Amino acid sequence: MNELRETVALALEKAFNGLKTKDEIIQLLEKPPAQEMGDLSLPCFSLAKELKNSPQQIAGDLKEKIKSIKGIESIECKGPYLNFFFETKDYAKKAIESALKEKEKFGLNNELKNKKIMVEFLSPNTNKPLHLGHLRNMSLGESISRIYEASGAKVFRTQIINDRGAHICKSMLAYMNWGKGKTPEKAKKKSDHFIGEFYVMFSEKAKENSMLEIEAQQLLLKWENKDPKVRKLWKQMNSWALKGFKETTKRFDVKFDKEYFESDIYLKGKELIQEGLKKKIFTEQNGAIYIDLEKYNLPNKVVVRADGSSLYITQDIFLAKQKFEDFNLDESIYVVGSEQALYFQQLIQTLELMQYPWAKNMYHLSYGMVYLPDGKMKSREGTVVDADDLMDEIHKMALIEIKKRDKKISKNEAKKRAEIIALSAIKFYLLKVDAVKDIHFNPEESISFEGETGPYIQYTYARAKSILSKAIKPKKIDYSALSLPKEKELSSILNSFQDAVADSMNHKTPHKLCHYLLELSNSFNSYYHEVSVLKAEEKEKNARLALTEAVTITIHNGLKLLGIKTLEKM
RNA sequence: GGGCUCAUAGCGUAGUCUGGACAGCGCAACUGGCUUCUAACCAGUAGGUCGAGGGUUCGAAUCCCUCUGAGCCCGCCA
Repeated sequence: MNELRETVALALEKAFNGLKTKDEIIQLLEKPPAQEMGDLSLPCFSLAKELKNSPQQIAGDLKEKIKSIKGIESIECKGPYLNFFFETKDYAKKAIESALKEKEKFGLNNELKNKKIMVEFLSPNTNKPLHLGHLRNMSLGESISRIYEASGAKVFRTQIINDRGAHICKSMLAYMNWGKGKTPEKAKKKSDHFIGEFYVMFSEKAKENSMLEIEAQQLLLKWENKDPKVRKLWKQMNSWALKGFKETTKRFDVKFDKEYFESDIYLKGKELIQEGLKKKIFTEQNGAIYIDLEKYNLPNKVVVRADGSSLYITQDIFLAKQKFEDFNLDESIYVVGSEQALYFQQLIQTLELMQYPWAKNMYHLSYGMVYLPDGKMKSREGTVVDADDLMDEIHKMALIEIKKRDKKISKNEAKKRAEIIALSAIKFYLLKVDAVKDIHFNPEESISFEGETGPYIQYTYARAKSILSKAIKPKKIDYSALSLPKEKELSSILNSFQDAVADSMNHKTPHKLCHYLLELSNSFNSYYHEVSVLKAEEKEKNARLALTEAVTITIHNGLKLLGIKTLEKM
């Protein structure tokens, strides 16, 4: 692709008689919007002024001057555009050979070679189970991690467990009052759901009894004073919550390299702020310490309370530094919802004023809210789409579809497939939209298996695999047997896979990769209907088998970067 | 009051950074295609003042300005 771009540019440089250099021409060349317009195009508008001629005329003159270019099948003028058509043979050869040779490495790049990057995501509170918003967060965090790895980076996945504070004490208090010593095992509940019920219970009872809020504050004090009884219960309840989270993240195929606990670090950071106070980075006012951010058009931020106690940002300052020191990072990414955008601006600006050189390498990967038909999800009111319930629900839907298609399938196999399909549907649904956009989730309509979905892409893969399983792998491939427009289109899409991966990495958004995979799948499915691979003449059959295999490799690699698994059969 | 973000067919969206050829795609509607490599598919019809107005440009969904609407945030909460 790039070689052809060069040869075309070189030929044009000649035709221009040195008026434009090769590099200037490369900048001008672009990919036409549609297949029938060719593979590369030179728009002649910008040349009109210098050459004092109409763009149409310039395109026509250039066409006359260029006889033939190696690897270019034909050159056409279409109005002000000069269009180049590549020879399918070489084009297809390049795409297919790279894919078959590089296999699971096809599409990867080295842009971030030797870079160490941390991605912080999920970061739950231990007083309630995970919900749909967490699933969006995890899908994004995991996918971005994989895309960075595909660009050669060493990625450290991390999360900060928010395991202390007033909200945690609320579920503890509810358990002390009404838990009757029950355990998740006895109640036959998933352990984090068990905890969540007490959090909801607290909110309900607190509406009628305002004393409960005060009691919760008192409980927090006891916790801070390390009251053994309180600490024991806290440990017990947190272990239940964490056990439940682990089950959910495992099911979602997410693992962390490092977990930071708020309870371990919430007192840290004060020394750093004291140092900063001496250097006059911070200011004291009425006992509290704050940072002046007015110059940066941001509200000022208190970093230590008047009573000397820490705030969330106190420990975040510490943790940001800790991360860079623990892992010698080149970049630190925080996958956190858009409602915290201002907070992160303040945090990063503060660290820059503290003169940490790495502060500029922090990035808040912000994503939009997830809404339900009746508004924002609120854990304390129980109006959420629970992560586990949603997975179960979609799993059941997938199971029904599988049994429709395969009546003899074993229970175990059906279950395995349903799980992979369900997760694919959920993840793709959450990833295919640009991260900045809010999602309005409608349980009845949102997640489907048809159209622009994960299962659609998995299905394309399974069909292609099914063809491959019915044929012997060809030894020699004659690429000139690939001459159909669809074959050229598919080759072109395969050739741009690496760009799609790099694009998703550079923009920190997997949705571009989702749309790439939809385009590839659509093209292959259309090809599938147009021609038969297995019934073709030997020469065509072999070439088409190779093309089909290249498609499977690309889909497999692409889905993997989204955290989605492929299936040989569907 | 201020800041950030978003606005593209009935609904959901891509394209906006980096201006370019009739604004793509999915769902829903309608039509056609399974004794033919898996119909979770494919092909087609219909559906668009790209929120409004101005500007820059040979050319604007894309860049600039103004306005409107929606969401989020502006705490010594997290």
